[in-house]
Formats: sequence, structure tokens, C-alpha cells
Amino acid sequence: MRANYLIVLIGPTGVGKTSTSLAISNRFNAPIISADSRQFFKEMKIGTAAPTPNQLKEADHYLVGHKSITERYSCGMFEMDALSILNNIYQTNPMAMLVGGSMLYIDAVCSGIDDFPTPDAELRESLEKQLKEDGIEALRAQAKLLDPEQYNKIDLKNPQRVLKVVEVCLQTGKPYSSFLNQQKKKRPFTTIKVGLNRPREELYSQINSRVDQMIEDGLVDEAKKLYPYKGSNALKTVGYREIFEYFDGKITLDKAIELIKRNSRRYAKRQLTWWARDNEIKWFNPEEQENIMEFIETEVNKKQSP
RNA sequence: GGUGCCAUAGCUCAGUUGGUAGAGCAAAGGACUGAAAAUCCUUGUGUCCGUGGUUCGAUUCCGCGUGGCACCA
Repeated sequence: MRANYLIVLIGPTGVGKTSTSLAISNRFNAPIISADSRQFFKEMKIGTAAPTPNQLKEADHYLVGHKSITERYSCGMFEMDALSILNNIYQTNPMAMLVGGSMLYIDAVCSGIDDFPTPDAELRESLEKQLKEDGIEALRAQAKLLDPEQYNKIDLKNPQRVLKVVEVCLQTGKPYSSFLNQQKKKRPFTTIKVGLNRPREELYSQINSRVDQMIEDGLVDEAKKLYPYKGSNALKTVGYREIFEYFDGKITLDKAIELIKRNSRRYAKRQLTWWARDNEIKWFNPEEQENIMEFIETEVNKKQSP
């Protein structure tokens, strides 16, 4: 049986994944699947630094702008979409690439994620209301009752975590922990993980100037069109939230820009924290393109002839 | 040129009636199973401008120097 490969290209926001991905794609004839939880949405092009039409022409791309912000999308759905696309690609081509910055989504494709029911919108809403009115204490008490095992594991100060446990328990009648299986899923492909990073200072100044570029490219106009949907999950995102605050008169535009920069920097830091524990990743500076190519080639050869 | 004010964390500043110092922001570290560009936790990083003096002891008081700001010429 022929081996299939998935080149996984990751790195913090603004490090330069897109251009590196095009080079790798061309070199190894590997179609690109985006793993960017905000570039999925077709209305959010500028604020997510989505690949331009020209860049999209340079290689085959999947899962970029394939959803609307009015639709609900989750990392479980992404896992299924990505796997089915990969399955198609591997019919004719042993190489594919996963590129993005959404940590959980990438892990879902590489090692799988346990099956949870899709959340019920009404239940979510009522739990959110409860959280707002009665505070996190009330939800905590429910979580403790419904799933004591999970209650002991989660961060009790984090409302999203507590709410999720209660939600799953109420929706299914079974404890949240019963859905956890902790096992890595078997995948019909070998992953080659390439991480991109640069010195922190350099990364930050790149992030800052990319935000300025977004403003120049018309982020404010893009956000204006999306303002009516500002409650949607997709738009709870760096780059849009801050502009919405400006529209609401809460802050000045300059302040909004400053906050977008800061929040992007913090996001980059969170990404790096997540990946720090993944020792399958081989890290490179994006400038060392030839080294990256060599590394991928070696890995392919190594894994082909054990 | 003269007079006055200021000089403390990356930034804006507080403070020590003389016993080597603390806020906000920025930043750093961490967690993470369908909201994940989300959500949450932890942390003060310092030649207190330089130099001489007084003092057991000076970032603090005094002199001088340097830099900045303001006003007067």
C-alpha cells in the first residue's frame, strides 16, 4: 500500500504561513487545506488576512471562505470536512498540506477529537442566560452534581468550561466525562509537522504592521458591513470586536487599532504555548525555506523505507 | 544667558518624614476536547540620571554636572 503524507504547517499569526505554504505546495504538489477557524468565513477576508485571489490561484485550496458567518461551524465539523477532502486527494495524490493557526482544529485532524453531540442552540442560550443572571456559582453546582469526575478536572473559574460540562450532561443525559476516550485516532496518513517562528520582537513588529495594512486595505469598511451580525460567534474575533467597539462609540479608532495589535500579539503567544508541548513539531524560521524543503523530503524518504 | 520645575520598571507616573521601592498600561509564563482569533489562571521585570558632600546608612537632604520642559531676556 502506498503511503500518504500530510504536511502540517503551523505557526503563530503573522509569522508568514501563507507564502511558505504556497512554496511548499508547489514543490511537493500538495493541495492546501486551511486550518484557520476564521478564514473559513467568506465575509471576513481582510481582518483574517485570508489568502488573496492571486494566492488562491497559485495552489489548490480547500476550506477557505467556504462558510458564511451566519452558519455555525465547529472543530468537529471541520475534522470531518478535512478528513473527507483528504480522502479524495489521496485517491490520486500522496501529498497534502494542512496550514493554519487554529491549534485545536489542527489537533482534531492529526490525532482526532472525541465525539460530542452538536450543541443545541436553545439550551446554550438558556445556559448563557443563567450564567449571566445567577453567576458561575450556580453552573458550578450543577456541574458538580451532573458530573463530579469532570468537575474535579476542569478550571472552575472558566465559565466556558463549566458551561460546556453542564450543557453536554443536560443535552445527552450522560456525564460529560463519558464521552472522553483520550485515545489518539488512527489516521490513514503520516503527518510531517513543520512549525514557523521568529524572534519574538520580529514577530510582534510584523503583527503590528500587518494590522496597519489591514486598516489600509479597508478593515473598517469590511467590519461596517458585518456590524449587523456582531453577535455571531465567528465575529467574536480579534480585529472585528475592537472595530465594533469603535462603532459603538466606546473607544476611538486609534485605540481600536492599538487593541487589535495587542490582542493579536497575545493570540500569537497563546498559540506558541499550545504548540510548545507538541514535540513532533520541527521548528524553522520562515526565511530558511530550503531547510524546510529538505526536512520534508528527508521525512518522506525516511518514512517510505523503514 | 537668567529663573523655576522635572529626571524612579519598556511607557505614564506614585512613593520613601533618610533603612535599596509600587500602581496602571505594555510585557512574561501557563492551562485548554464542538465558542478555540474563544475562554481562563499566575507573575513586578529597577545602577531610583551622573558625580561629590552630610550621615552608621542617600533613590530620598545639600552642592555641582548632564538632559528635558516652562517662563523671562
